[in-house]
Amino acid sequence: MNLEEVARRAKVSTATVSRVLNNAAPVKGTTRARVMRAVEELKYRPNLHARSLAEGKSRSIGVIVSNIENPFFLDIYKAVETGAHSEGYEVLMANTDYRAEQLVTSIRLMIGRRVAGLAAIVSEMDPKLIDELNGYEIPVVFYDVGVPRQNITSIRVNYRRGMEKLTHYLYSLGHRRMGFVGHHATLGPIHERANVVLESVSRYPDLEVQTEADVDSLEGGRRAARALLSADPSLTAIVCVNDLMAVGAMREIRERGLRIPQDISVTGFDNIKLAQFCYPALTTVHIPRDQIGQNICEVLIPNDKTRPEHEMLIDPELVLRDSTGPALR
Amino acid sequence: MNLEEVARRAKVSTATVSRVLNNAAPVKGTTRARVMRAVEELKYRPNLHARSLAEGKSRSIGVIVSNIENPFFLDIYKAVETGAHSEGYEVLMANTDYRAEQLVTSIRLMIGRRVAGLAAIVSEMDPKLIDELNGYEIPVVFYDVGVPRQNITSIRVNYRRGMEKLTHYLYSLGHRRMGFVGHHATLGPIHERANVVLESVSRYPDLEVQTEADVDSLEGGRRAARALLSADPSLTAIVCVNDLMAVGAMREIRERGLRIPQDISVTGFDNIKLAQFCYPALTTVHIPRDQIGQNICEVLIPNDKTRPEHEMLIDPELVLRDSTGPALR
DNA sequence: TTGAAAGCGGTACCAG
DNA sequence: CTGGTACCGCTTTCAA
Repeated sequence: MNLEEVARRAKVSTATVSRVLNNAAPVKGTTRARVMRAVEELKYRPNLHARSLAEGKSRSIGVIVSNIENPFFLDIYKAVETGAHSEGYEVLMANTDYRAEQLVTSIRLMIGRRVAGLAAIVSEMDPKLIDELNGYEIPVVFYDVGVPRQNITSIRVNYRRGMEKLTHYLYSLGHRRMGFVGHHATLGPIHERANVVLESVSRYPDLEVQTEADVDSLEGGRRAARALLSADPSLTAIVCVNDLMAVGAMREIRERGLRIPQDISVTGFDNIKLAQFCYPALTTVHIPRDQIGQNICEVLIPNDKTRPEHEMLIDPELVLRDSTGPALR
Repeated sequence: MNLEEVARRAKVSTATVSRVLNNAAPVKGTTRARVMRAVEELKYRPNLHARSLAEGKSRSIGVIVSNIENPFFLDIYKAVETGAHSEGYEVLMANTDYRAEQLVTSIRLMIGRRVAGLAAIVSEMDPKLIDELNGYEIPVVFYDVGVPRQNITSIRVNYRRGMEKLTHYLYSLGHRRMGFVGHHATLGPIHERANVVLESVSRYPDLEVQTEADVDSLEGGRRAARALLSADPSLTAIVCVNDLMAVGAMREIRERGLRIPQDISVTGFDNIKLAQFCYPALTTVHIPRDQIGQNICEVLIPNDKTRPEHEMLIDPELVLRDSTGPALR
């Protein structure tokens, strides 16, 4: 079933059917009705590939994330979807699981689908990535990585500031032996979140920091905490790179019979919903995923009303809850 | 940049370029190399829409879920993705947020994209839905809803059995005043999960059950538990339609100063990862998302090796953890 | 207001 | 092994 069959049945040309379906031009009421009826009867569904091909573009944008199982990424995706739908766009999602190779593959897939715009919410900074994106004409948004260019917008969170707020807060509570739980993508020497924690060691001479990394998941957080506590049971605080891993870490801590925050404090990062629902509720840093998603849509979807920034920096806020307290040991 | 430009640059025909790119036919080594170089230099990326159009199909399958924020659905999606990728397929995801209207829209979108197969992991059973799917030629899998037909496979979980195990277990622990937390899609009189709980009232004459429903989320679970406990503070057990809502319910219970399971027992359903990481760890019923995802792939992706069933029924297992205990009040 | 026809960017068949 | 070319299904001038 294609346009032609519908046209034949409605006794009009394919051009007219197309016009009706896209109400792109004035069509007489009676013919329009005939066409609609034919469409109904035939259960005709336009071939979107053909449409995109003819139009030279697809009314969809691509979103690539590092780990869709982490609610942080999912929230951004959902926010983008909301914005996109309200503009009549669809969103195509791809997940890299932090693999640089998969990121390249995903970018090619999106380009191959001729998305109108592309958002890469990923940590896997890779030279290949730059090469790959360089020279495509579509608008691109990078989150937290890369530098702005002509067609590339960069949205960044000031992780440094966020982490500083956290470590400073813990230090002021008397914590002197801390652990840092990261995931593999935060191992790189350029990663802000891990860095800040490590650098604070030099700022506070009496502070000691251990580091451990595992995969970005509940289990990963748990294993990392286990490694940390096995190596040094005297830790009084564990700083986690994100909320998801923090929840995993808390599980391990409870398992060891330690109380949070009396025996040990835990912090997350992102302020996902789960941070309010876990026990104890997690002290964290808020990253406004809704706003980020909205910004992405403004940049990627052509819109006369808004003139998007070329770069934006978010200063995240500390959220104090029940997982942190004074160092008592 | 299209095939023709590449062809011109490599001084061959578009047919040859196509052959090289799909290594679909023998091509001399030197010409192949020339083509590859041209592709590189031009950074040529094939237009997937054109390809799908020419081939008459797309190497991708569609997955529609009710609520991607619920890890249950996400897990199935991920499992499908894994299976699909290993067969060289992409997967397109759509989320309905339990809206029947959105489901119809999503189905049309998938059909419009000419997916090779479609999986609907949704609870929104609707007459429109049947009409919509009836007559498309592609293979379709329904989860938990609808009846098998020629091209429609049905995967079902025996919720009844699962819920019976749960209520029986709670009853045997002495619970006589229970609450049921559902989400809006489980309100319908045909829904197995809610039904079993309600029906058990008649099987156990001394059992009382209250029902409450809210949206399928952590907050929804919390609000529903709040309503339940406000109406009847003497409840000794709260049975939740799924783990996500159970975690929300537990939050509310803690907030009221009640202990789990000493003061009140809580059960979930699905056995998502979070059920092991929340506090206390959740007693639940395991639904094998990996297996379901794998089955979906077997049904939707043409494969000579496996001959998929037309219908499958899963008998889910009880998972005892720390959120349930004897009724002490 | 409508129809005819030229693409859009590939694939695949048919010759050579 | 390679080139020419007829589609695939839809949009969009250009004419009528």
